[in-house]
Amino acid sequence: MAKWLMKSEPDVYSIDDLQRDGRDMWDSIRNYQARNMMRDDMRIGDEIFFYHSSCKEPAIAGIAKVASEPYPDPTQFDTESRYFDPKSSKDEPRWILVDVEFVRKFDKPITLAEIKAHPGLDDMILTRRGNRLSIMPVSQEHWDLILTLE
DNA sequence: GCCAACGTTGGC
DNA sequence: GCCAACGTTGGC
Repeated sequence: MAKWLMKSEPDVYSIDDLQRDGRDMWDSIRNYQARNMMRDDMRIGDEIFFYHSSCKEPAIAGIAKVASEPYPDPTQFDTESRYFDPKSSKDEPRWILVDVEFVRKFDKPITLAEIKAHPGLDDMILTRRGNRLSIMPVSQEHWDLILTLE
């Protein structure tokens, strides 16, 4: 089963929010690469590192899992939403998402600094210079290594 | 708040 | 199809 990493700004939606809600739509993704992964590559049950970005201490905060088949992101049709996309239609929706489900929160987040400091993890997409993908695959090797840092 | 890196848009 | 301009991401 594939492993993933998904970024979220904790001010907007944190691991605690996901724990409270149990599950949530991973909406508002407006990047084609990220969309393609949700649409084409994710399978129900795939595990996800829930990463907190754009905050004081960027870190992997816990684990979630893919909880639905891909389906159209409703925010693209909502004229009130800042994610409304006038070029999308219900017949040919442009933006696709999956639901994610809470699995667990780490007692201590695994920080970006720790990940960067680990020699076995310096080829992760996450630490690659200039990387801005909000959803990315994680190899099984990297997944296992990161869990040893917990 | 700064800025590097990258994606997207649109004129030509 | 090129490329400049612009917008966004996200660490610092």
